[in-house]
Amino acid sequence: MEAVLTRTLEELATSGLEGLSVERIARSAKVNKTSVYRRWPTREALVAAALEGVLEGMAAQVPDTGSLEGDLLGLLEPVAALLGQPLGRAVLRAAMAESSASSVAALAARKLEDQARSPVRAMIARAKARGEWRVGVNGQLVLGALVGAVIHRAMLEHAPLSKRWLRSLVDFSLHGVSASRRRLKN
Amino acid sequence: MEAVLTRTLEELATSGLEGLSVERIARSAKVNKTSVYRRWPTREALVAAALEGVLEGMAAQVPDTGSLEGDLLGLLEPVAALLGQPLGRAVLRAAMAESSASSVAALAARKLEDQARSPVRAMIARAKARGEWRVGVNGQLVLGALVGAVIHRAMLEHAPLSKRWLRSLVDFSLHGVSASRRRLKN
Amino acid sequence: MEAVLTRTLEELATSGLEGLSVERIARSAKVNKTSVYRRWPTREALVAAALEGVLEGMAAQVPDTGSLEGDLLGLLEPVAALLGQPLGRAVLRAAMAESSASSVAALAARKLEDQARSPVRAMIARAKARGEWRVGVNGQLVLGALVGAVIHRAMLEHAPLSKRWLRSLVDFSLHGVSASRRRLKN
Amino acid sequence: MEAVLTRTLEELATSGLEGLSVERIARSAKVNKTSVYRRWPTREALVAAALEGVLEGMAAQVPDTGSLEGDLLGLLEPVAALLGQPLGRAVLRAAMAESSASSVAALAARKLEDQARSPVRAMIARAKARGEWRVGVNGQLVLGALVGAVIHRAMLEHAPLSKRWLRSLVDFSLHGVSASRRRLKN
DNA sequence: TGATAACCGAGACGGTACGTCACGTCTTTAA
DNA sequence: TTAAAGACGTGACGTACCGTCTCGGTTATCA
Repeated sequence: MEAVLTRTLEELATSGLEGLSVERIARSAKVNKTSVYRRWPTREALVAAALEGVLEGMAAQVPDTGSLEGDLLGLLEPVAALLGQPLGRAVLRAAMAESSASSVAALAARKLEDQARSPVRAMIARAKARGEWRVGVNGQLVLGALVGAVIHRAMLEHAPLSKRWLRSLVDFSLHGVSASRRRLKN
Repeated sequence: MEAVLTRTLEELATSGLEGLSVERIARSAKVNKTSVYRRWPTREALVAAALEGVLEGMAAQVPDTGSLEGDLLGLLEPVAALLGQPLGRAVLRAAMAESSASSVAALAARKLEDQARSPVRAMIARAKARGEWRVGVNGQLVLGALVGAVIHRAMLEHAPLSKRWLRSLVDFSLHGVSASRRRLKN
Repeated sequence: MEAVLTRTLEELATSGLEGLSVERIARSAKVNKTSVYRRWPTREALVAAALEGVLEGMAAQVPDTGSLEGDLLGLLEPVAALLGQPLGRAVLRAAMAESSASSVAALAARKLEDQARSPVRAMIARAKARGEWRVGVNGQLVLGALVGAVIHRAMLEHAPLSKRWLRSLVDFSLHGVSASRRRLKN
Repeated sequence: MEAVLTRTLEELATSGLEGLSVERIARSAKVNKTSVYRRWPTREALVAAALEGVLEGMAAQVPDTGSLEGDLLGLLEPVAALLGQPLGRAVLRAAMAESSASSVAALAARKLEDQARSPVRAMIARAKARGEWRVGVNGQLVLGALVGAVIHRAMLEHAPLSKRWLRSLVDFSLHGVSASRRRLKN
């Protein structure tokens, strides 16, 4: 009976949120359409239920590596891994749907961001303690830029999210465009 | 007869790429469905044609303000303005569709990025000449991060893209998280 | 608990035998559907039970008015009154259902006709004794024609079953088309 | 494509008006459900269309046999033949549906009665000319009673509509219950 | 000028999917 | 242990679009 959720995830990965068909899911899960509608009255509810399990296992875990650079890499790698899969991209697309129409947006976005919140706060606090985080820099802004960069590369440039590229990204986020290490050392 | 394209843009803005219906467009443009299909055999072709005009007028123009900070702001403001509108968000969503399925992705992404390429190159060259661009920093990476940050804020955080926020973003991109301004001034 | 039967009669009157829904009846009687099915395994059984009470009270009572004309009028008036109400028409329709499908047909038809049998016999006997009933005329045929005439008028002509019309009908049944009173008096 | 109408008549005969399923008809006529709905937007319209042909061929033809008795027999025989078939009974049931809900009622009833009107008028005129029709007897009343009697026997008594029975019925309608032939012959 | 092509409106068709209602059967829970 | 509650497979409802097709009727172009 809950092969439905499995099939939903597959459809979500292959056809996207809009392309997904309740009728097709029900058929291929050998369950009656009306039974699906009984439990999950809307398409959104169905997708939300299917994602719940997946998102649960994604509890953002920011490792304490001893340096901001390492922490950021550890934070971004799961994100990159997620967007490296069709399902991950489909979830992101769903989360970007016009908000009113989609409670999936709410669910996915909130769930992910909420889970990330406190580990990220802790990470920033550690960085500040080590003097690696310049006073006045907004954490949300930085994280948004980093995640946004990954999204941009994965979904618009269609370029691979290699570890090398992630390192370059983190490096940029630490030092910016203008700041020269040489100058700093002087 | 080409009220069709206008209506297509409106549908795109209100219903998104997937929610848009050829039949509805034809009806509301007082044109026969078959006539629409004759000219634009697929939904993608129709949307692509409708977007062509819009994207044309968006020729990325990076103003030469004399500083990298100003140039970046001038570059991001139109992006922010675009994502501030439903149509702009719809176009972005279309551009993020699973590539194979959608020539709109190709069109929109290529068109926008292509138009931006040379002005951006020029901007970077100017910045390098002024010593504002650290050697070894990848321009594409930086731009991706900036645009990605805007996308993240507009489509996931649903937060306003104020000028103030854009300035913070540019500031972060220039100096990074770790670099201390004080030290730089030494 | 037996608001169910009340509701069934109402549904029967408004929606007819076929249009009546067990689920709706159960819901509006604030009873579980399965409880209804337990007691009355089929729709027919439910309707039959609901009608039982109603039909009981309809015991055909043919008054002894002293004349065949009066007796027939007294017999037809309740029939007309019945077919003047939606419920009565619905019952008649049920009784006319393709017999195999509907035990309601059996119930309603048998019940009504059975109840009528002996009073009608008595009425005919009285009429014969008074010389008002021509030898060789089949009572069942006459009664069928009279009731059939009322049915035809109520359900096909959609014309009112006024007392005046009933009197004309009885008059016709007594004297026929051809028989002239004048001639008789000669 | 119009096997649909054939199948509709069959379904009407076997399942009745309410039991008939558009989906089943479409399937067994090897036509798409939506195509059926396009042409005949409602179940009623479909049934009406299917009946049209049948009813056309039923143009009531009252033969001029030279006597009222013969004419009435000639009129009732087709009616009896119709109600002897499942389809005929189904049509009658449809015509008796609660009028508002069913344009089939309108169609069937009107069509049949309309077709009958003028031949019946002629028949009555002939009978009057021959002195077989008592002055003041309402033709509609008589016809209603005759047809009603047939309906009653076919649909409630479930008794056969033999020629013998029809003759008895006509005989009753001519002379009534009370009129004595003997007296008439005097 | 008169044939020919290109385009359009109109509308039917086979399909897939939608979301809903009711059916009657079946377990699972609670009085 | 009888009843309620509720889940389930099944079938049908009527509707929206999909993309394809054929049929006539205009225009415009070119011979």
